[in-house]
Amino acid sequence: MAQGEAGTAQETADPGDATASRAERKERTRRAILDAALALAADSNLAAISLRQVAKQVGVVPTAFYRHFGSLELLGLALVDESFRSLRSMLLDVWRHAPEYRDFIDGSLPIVAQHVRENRSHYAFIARERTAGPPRVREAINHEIALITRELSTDIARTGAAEQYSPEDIALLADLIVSFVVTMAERLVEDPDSEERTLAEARTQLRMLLVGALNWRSR
Amino acid sequence: MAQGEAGTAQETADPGDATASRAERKERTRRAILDAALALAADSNLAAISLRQVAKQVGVVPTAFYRHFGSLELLGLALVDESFRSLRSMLLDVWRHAPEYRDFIDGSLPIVAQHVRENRSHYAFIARERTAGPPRVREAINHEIALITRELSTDIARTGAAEQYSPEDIALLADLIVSFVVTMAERLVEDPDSEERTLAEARTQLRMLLVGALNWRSR
DNA sequence: CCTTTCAGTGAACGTCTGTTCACTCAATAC
DNA sequence: GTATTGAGTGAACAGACGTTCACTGAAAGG
Repeated sequence: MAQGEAGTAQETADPGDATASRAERKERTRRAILDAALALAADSNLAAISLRQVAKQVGVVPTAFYRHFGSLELLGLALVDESFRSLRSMLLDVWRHAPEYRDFIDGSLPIVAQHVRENRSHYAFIARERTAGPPRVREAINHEIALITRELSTDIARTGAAEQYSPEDIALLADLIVSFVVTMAERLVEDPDSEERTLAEARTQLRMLLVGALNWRSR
Repeated sequence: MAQGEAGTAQETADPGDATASRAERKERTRRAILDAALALAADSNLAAISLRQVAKQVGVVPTAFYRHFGSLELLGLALVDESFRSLRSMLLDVWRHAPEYRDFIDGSLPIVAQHVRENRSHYAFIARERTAGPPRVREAINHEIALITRELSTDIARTGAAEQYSPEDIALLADLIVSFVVTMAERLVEDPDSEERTLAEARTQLRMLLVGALNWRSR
């Protein structure tokens, strides 16, 4: 109330505050636009929100939007990029620490869950737009997921399972695991209150899956 | 061109054609509205289309919509109902014939794939709205999936695995299978041209999963 | 110090939105 | 044969939509 003039439902960029370079102020507005779109899309989805709603939420005039993004779709692609940049750095962390744990499930799942908890709106965005977003956004998300699956494949192969299993089977296993984790993440996003239960169940299910992998073609 | 006056992009209900009871004509328009919404939502999603677009596609005036549905959300719930009514009858068929097959995977997967192929727009609708639809629609879909999972649980238990595995583990296995099939259906919808490949991969993955189940807690 | 750059402004446009209301007129009910 | 019902009509509304354009004024560049 002091200076921000937080309107009816605004979350103003407030790039004022006197001292700030031009680039800083621009970046701050850009962030505000991304956050506003993320918040608005949370109640429906990207294709259902309007440029004007985003501008109003940010606290700028509609035309100002075009200084940052050419369209809502490009904004969506930026959000995909941002989401997966964060996700990938988390996965790097998981895979770097993985060998330390006797059971990599117990080591990895809580980290993933924590990341979902701390980046709920981004995960919700990805979960929605993966199936319902504009075609280019869907493509971008599926491509990112495919990349992650590929990385998991090579990581599984590195654990020494390379001679026992065919590359095709390893790829299928990696896909199975990634698909399952995607489903789990969707559930954590949809019902955050049941995180503990969801996680406990996922742990058991992932173990079932790995028991299958361990007994695969070794009978 | 003879009598239908099929406009620029209409798919007219055409409830004329002279002889037809009042109820029949109403039902025909209702169907046309459902189909129009299904077609329009295919290019984005339910929350992004408008009542007027649907009406124009059907070939009626916007206000006529209200004679059939109170809102687009209620139309969405009707589509969910319709989709799962068809899906459940297919599943009944699968489960009725399942015992005949030595390997129930090879018996069931093609039937599911065929059903997806023949009802692509409904499956696409469910896939999108499950994560991106209006809250009530999401709820309805997740509820239907939960019901199917429950039925699969009791079916697994009936196969005689009831003494070897705990009810909780059976439920988790059923959930794992249903989740996987949902993912597979999403892929069949997204990329129909790769059906054969998707199906072959899913077959192997489902086997991996079942190998896990068979070796579960029996070591 | 003067010039250029450019994030943000504000008016204006034509179009589309959901919803209301009183209406028509053929199929049904009695 | 008359009365009722109700699916579909068409005008009207207030507001939101994307996009254009010429603009302002402070920061950055020279």
